[in-house]
Amino acid sequence: MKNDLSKYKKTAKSVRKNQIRINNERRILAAAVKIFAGYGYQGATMRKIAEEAGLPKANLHYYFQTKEQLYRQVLDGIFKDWLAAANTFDECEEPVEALRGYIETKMDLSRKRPLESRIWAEEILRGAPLIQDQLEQTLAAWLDTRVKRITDWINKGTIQAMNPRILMYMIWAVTQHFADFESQIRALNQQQNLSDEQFDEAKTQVVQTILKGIGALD
Amino acid sequence: MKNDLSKYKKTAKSVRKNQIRINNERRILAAAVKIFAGYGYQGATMRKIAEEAGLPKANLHYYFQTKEQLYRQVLDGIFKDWLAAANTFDECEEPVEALRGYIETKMDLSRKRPLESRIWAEEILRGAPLIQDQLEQTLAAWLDTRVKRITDWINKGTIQAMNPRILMYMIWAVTQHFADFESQIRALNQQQNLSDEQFDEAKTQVVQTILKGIGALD
DNA sequence: ATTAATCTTGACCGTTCGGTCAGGTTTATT
DNA sequence: AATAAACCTGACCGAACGGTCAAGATTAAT
Repeated sequence: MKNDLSKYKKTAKSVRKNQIRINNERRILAAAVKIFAGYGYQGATMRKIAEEAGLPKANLHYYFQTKEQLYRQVLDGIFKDWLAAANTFDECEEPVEALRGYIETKMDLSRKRPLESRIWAEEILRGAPLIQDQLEQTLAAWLDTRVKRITDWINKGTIQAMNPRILMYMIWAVTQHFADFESQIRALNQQQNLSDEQFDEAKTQVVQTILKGIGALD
Repeated sequence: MKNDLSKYKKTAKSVRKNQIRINNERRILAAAVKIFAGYGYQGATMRKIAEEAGLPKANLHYYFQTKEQLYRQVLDGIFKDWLAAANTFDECEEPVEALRGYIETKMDLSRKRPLESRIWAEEILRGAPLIQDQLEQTLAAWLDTRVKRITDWINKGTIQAMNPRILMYMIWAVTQHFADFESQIRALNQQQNLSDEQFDEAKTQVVQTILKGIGALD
């Protein structure tokens, strides 16, 4: 059996053995992120990923049986980051801090990991064929708890009445736009990617506009 | 020559002759929009488009020499709609009316023609390989004139100081999100697409949030 | 030192892709 | 009625795709 899991028994020796596997899987996943982001699922080929990783194509199939399985693992990693970005949202009591923290974290994620954002976007664009379950289960539950928090703020009168789901959609839309539509923004910015200063300005303006837009700021 | 343009001489007879071509090109383009939106450029195949159009594959190549040429014509049509949506923006004097009209028009476009929005989004996502020139020329010029109008409003004190470009990015992001991320929104809405009532609510809230966010409303 | 498990890889396979083409059919022109 | 132009299409092509495999190389276990 090629991918027998019994090797994960925790002995000092198997840990060292696994190092080869861990290392190569990481290399392949990193290459896969680049290629999937640049060409899309269908446009990406195992040959291109192999070249990017500096490994023969057959070696990819030794660690990941199929292209779809490799793609799934890439998506799983992205989904985890996605959810982890909510920490600041949960840690703060007040709407201004909570929302500002969440929006800034999502903006930073777009800046630092645009490739992952684009892979996610393409998957949704294609109708989310592989992650529909995760969206309907995990993400729906995640959203529900945040909707409740926002509803509490509304009931307390801290922010104005609104549909909290639509607020979240707006936040997602705007923050991810800076990663997903980077090439459009570049074309409209003298063929230059946003500088750090420009991006900071965008971050500030996005936070200000949304917070003010929902009546949390003056 | 298969696609000789001399046949476009305007005689009563050539008009009737052209009817076949006009009709078939329309059918093929409509099928292409569906398939490109559903599978992406690479995932779409001439065979699928031919099936959707109810024509043999070879017939597609009679009207459109290559897959890329067919795709380009689809993109051209989208780009024109994109720009035409700006009419309301230009017709109104005051920022509230102008921006409300533009946002609502873009939202309606997302609602009525989500497929086109998704094709556009995927093209940008992939780095805009085929429309970079249009972005840098036409769209950049389009944006510049709108930026000037917004700057005028700012100078007059009608709306607060801000970067007009970032405002436009936010509007594009939010309005197109409802088309591009439709499958995600559906998964978070009990597996149901937004009803007309829900979409109207979203439209109203988006307008309110942005206009209030830039200090154009109280 | 030997054996067993894991890792590596060039060559290969069936399938599907975009695109071509010859020859037939339909429509327009005279 | 005859000719020409436009349209239609089944059969075909080379290239590239995801995936397989046998046989060798390396590493771990005894």
